[in-house]
Amino acid sequence: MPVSSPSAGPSQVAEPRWLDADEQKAWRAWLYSSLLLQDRLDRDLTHVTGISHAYYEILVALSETPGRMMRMSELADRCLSSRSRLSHAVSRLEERGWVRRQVCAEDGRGQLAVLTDEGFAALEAAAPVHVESVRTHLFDQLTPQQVENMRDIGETLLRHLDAPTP
Amino acid sequence: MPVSSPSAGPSQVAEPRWLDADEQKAWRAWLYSSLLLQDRLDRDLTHVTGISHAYYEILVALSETPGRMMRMSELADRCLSSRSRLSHAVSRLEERGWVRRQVCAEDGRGQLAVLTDEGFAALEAAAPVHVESVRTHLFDQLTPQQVENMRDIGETLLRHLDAPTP
DNA sequence: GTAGCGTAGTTGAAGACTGAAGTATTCCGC
DNA sequence: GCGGAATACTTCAGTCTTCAACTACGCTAC
Repeated sequence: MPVSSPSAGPSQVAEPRWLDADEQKAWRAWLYSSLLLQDRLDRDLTHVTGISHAYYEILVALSETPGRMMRMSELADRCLSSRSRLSHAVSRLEERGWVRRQVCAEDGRGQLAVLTDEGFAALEAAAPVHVESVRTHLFDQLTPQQVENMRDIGETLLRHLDAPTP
Repeated sequence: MPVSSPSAGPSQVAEPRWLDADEQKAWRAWLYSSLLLQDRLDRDLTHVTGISHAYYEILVALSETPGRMMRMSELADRCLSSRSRLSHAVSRLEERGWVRRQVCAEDGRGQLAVLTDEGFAALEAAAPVHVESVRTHLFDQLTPQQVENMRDIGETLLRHLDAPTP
């Protein structure tokens, strides 16, 4: 990982701020649990419904919007996705008949991704599976205090990470 | 996301245990911060050193072992990687001259991945970059109490996730 | 010793992600 | 109203990941 020095030797520029043993424990616990949880949730969902978590997020985002449609860029931001990635994903969802593209009336450059009725139905079928998975692997494991702490940490990190870096 | 019901309608099987508003906030904060942090750390590292976080983990794992070598399966487990994924990755690292494969003496079926001196040097160069990134985006943002909570939550989840599911 | 089975690891094809380059449209100043 | 810059999105080529074969070796029992 990030980690302690691979050797004990001094380093080239300013001496790196290596992690001490406790920091490493904390960092690895966080990293591994994140990776394993994401993986587990994605596999649960994909295995049962055939919808990956990435696709699921797109469907959810669209479903929550008035008219069940959204500009491609806005949707990409909402799903923490690059434009390119979203464009590919929406093409796949179009092939499944769950989303269709529509030129944006106000801006001829823009496209709207629109959730179809089939897409909405697929989402309705998948949602209970996913929520159960999140309950089982996350909320059922944590005390209310831990959930509150998790939110606090998450929001703290988000305030930092969302801000564009200079 | 996982989430509240896409419609308000009742559901097919046992009524799903939907997340309430606070739970959703907590869940999304956790998920988004995880994704953004991983993404940021990976980009920082890849951009500066040309080593992705996945490859970095492999090099670190090997470097921490006596003889700087490890069985493929053990390495895969350690890196939360599938056998296949690790096998491909090690092939790429071999092309870079950072790792080499060696048949395992005790078990003719097995292979050892061995970190070369060039690989170790690459890791030594990358480590300060990565640790600085982890400091900046994670530890510098959190209070000692939050770090402790993060570790507590991570370890709690790991105890659940590491256990094989029946 | 060899059949049958399990384990270790690799491979190949298909899908997904990335960054850079490409196309189309709008915005802006003159 | 027109040239140039900016914006919105897509496409391309390359890399990574996954899943399902597949190869090769070891173990056990006959």
